[in-house]
Amino acid sequence: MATPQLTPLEDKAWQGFLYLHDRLWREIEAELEGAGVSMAEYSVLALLAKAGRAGMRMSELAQRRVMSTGGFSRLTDRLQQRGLVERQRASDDGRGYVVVLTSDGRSLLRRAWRTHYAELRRLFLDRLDETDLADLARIWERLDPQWAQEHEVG
Amino acid sequence: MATPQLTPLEDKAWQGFLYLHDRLWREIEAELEGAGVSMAEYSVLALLAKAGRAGMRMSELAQRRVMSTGGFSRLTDRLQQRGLVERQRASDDGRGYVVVLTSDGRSLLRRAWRTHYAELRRLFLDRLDETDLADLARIWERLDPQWAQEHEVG
DNA sequence: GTAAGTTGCTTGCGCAAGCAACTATTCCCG
DNA sequence: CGGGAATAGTTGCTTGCGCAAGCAACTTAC
Repeated sequence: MATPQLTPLEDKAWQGFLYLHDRLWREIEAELEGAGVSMAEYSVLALLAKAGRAGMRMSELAQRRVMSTGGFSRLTDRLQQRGLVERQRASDDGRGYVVVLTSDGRSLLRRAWRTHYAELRRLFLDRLDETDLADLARIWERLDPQWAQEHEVG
Repeated sequence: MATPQLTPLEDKAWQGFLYLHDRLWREIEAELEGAGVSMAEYSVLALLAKAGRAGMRMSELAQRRVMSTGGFSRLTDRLQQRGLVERQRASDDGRGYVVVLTSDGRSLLRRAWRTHYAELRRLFLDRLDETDLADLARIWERLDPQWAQEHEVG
C-alpha cells in the first residue's frame, strides 16, 4: 500500500498552523516577560477575570488551558504564592477548589494586558481583516463544535 | 485611559487558535507515542525526509521548529542516540553540522507517518473543506509573508 | 597576518509540565 | 444506610526546553 500524501494545500494549512502558533506564542511571551507573567499564567489570569467573583474550578481551568491537573496544580501554586490568586474550597463539593483573582492579580493583569494587547494587534489583528477573523472562527467551530458552543456569543 | 477590548470575533479567532492548537497537538502526540516519537521529534524527521540526502543545518531546523538552538541540540542528541539521524560536519563551514536522516530514521518515520496521517485526517482534514484550507493558507500568508514565501508551492 | 567581533553549536543549570501514585470527598447502587 | 467506584486535587519523579556562558571556526578591518 502506498503511503498517502498530503496535498500541498493541506500541508500548508497544517504546517502554517503549527508554525504560526509557536512563533506568535513565543513573541508574545517574550514581551510579557516584562510584565512578569508567562503566557500560561497570563491566560489563567485572563480566564479568572472573565469569571469574576465566582471564580472557576481548578479542573475547568486545567481543561481550558489544555494541561494536566498536576501541572495546573503547580501553576496555581505559583500564582497563589505571588498573591495573584486565591484557592477557595468549593461550597458544593468538599473535594474541589474555586480559584479567584485577588485585587493584586487584577491589577497585574491590567498591566500585562496592555503589553499583550499591543503584541496581539501587531502580530495578529492588524494583519487580518474581518473576513479573515470570521473564517478563523468558522474553522475553529468545525474543528471543535463543543468548544465553539461554550464560546457562543450568547 | 480606558483599556482597549477585543471584539467577540477577535477574541474567538484568537482563543480558538490557541486552544485548538494545543488540543490537536496533544491528541496527535498521544497517538504518536505508540510509534515512539514525540511531535517535536516527528516534525524534525519529517523535515529531514523532505531535505533528502542533502540534509539540513542544525540552525535552520531549530528555526523552523521554533525552538532555541540549545534545545534543538539536545533533541538532535536524542535522535542521533537512537540512530535515527546523523550529524555531518558542514563542508562549507567548519563550525556547523548538517543533519541527515538515516535509513532507520526513514523507516521509523514511515511507520509514524501512518499514525500521524490518520490523526490528522480525523481531527483536522476531515472536518474542513477546500475553502477552509485555502482560507487558512491565506491567513498564514498574511501573518507571516516570509514564511509563506519559503513554503511557496514553487 | 593578526586583533576584534560574529556565528554555529554545545553544555550547566533551572524551571515548568506530564505521568502515576496517593489522599480526601462524593456518588452510586444494593 | 454501607461499601466500592469515581472524581478533585496534590505530590514525587522524570523529562524536555530555554537561557546564558563557553568554545571553536569564520569574517572584517587594519
